[in-house]
Amino acid sequence: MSSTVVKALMLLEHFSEDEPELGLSELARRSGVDKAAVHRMLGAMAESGLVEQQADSRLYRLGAGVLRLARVRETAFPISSIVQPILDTLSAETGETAHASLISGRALANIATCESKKGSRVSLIAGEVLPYHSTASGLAVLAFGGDALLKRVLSSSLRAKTRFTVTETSQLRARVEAVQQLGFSESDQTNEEDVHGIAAPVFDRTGIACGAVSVSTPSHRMTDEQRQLTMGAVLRAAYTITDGLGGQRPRKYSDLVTALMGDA
Amino acid sequence: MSSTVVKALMLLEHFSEDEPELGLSELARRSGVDKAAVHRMLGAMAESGLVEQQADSRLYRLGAGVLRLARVRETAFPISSIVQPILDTLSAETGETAHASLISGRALANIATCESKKGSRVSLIAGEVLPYHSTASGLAVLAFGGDALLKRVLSSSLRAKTRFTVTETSQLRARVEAVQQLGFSESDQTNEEDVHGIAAPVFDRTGIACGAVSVSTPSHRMTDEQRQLTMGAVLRAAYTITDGLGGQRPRKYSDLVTALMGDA
DNA sequence: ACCAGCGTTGTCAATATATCACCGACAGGG
DNA sequence: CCCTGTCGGTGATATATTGACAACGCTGGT
Repeated sequence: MSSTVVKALMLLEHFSEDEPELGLSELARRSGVDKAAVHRMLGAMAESGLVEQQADSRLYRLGAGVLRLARVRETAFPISSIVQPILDTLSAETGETAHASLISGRALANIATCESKKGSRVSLIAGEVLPYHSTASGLAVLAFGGDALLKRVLSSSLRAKTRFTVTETSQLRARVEAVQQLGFSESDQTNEEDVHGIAAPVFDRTGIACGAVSVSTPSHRMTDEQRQLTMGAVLRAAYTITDGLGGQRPRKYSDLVTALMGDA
Repeated sequence: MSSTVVKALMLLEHFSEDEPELGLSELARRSGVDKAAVHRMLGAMAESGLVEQQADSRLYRLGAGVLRLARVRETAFPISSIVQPILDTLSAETGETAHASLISGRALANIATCESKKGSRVSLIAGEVLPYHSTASGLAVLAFGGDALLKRVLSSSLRAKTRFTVTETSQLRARVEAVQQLGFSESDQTNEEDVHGIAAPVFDRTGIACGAVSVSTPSHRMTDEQRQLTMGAVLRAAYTITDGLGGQRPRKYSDLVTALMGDA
């Protein structure tokens, strides 16, 4: 529950594309951990190369070690390189921003994106963490990720990201059940203002959802026609990725979506 | 010295391209840590997405979190994408395998490679950890990485990787001083049998070496001519990368190598 | 049935940790 | 110039987390 290792690793969550370098006090404030503790944890992670400290500014940032680890993982399990071309196709088909995410601890990790070519588009922060309860991708995974995952998320606290975010356990359960009926998920402005998401689950070889593919559209641009188009494309992309990863769909899911996928 | 965080993160070192999935007992054996402790550490890292456990085989592997972190870092500081094309050129010029590495905690982390096109070539394990004392890249960084780094490494234990590895502190110091005189480093079979390395340091904007570029050649193929060619190409590549990263060479180094670089 | 190995859980003493206050340094304002 | 507010970093101590050992249930092979 409260091991120092998770506390240390939680610090890494605060580094983002927008703020890639953070000071000691800043990190302590955001994480709510004592400065001294943060200092020790950062020191430990620096020893392992997970973070590094700028010699002059004394700011901390993610270290070269994360690049190394990613290379090891990507060489052994080339997910990104499999997913990327499919996302490119998906984005081209729908004209909107597409992204894929995988289960990563207590949330989803965005691991690949393809931004829309349009001037007005949904722009994702690279490496963003996607909560289960407030994103279309999260709902898709929740619906097909097994009872253990669902129970864990339902019993956690659901933070409101916008005024549309579902924060009631019962409501979330209802939404998940709806997704289980439909075979894909849809969410409008529940994670970010003016962003509409449609997502479908990706399965591992045990038939459990391990991630999701999603298309994010500016809410005002989401017509019924676009919705129809996006839904089919997302389902097909998810289908292709599942196969590419050697995953296996549960029968009930296959039966659900084959009708919706359209001809491709 | 022995914080639990570093112990936990040390476990990650055991995952490699060759063995991307490891069991609990296996990890405990290799790290010399108790099974129960390893179990707890892995659990903690799994919560943060750094590792994930296969549902069926119960094996652990690096998780999607490392991909996310690498994306965040690479988006903010696009090192790999800057380095890769230069390595490609370097490999083409020399006909051998080129790679770049950065300081990552107590060792160097290989962050990009370009393998030789030849049938017989030096093949690097992706994401390998390179010791300072037994690799050409390590020597290059040691020579120009500042006194603090040098002192730390000299006072650590130097493990013999081959029968040619320098394990005596005094010998290592002599080799480092030689590199400081030369401006580049050379090592023959000190890290791996039949592998010859020539490396040059890459500098950050404070004028301290933060990494190295290297060309690895099969020892038997390393003639005087090839040596001359490789040396110039490596120095030029390191020069270009330093500039690309916004780094700054110390004057004494610039004076040293401008003569050696050849015309380019 | 047996054995050997696995992942996992429980216990309890020992140790590394969280918390607090403090330090010197730096920057801006009065 | 001092005063105040930061900053990053450093001890001291009570406490919670950890490490070690043993045992558990389980699986697969013999």
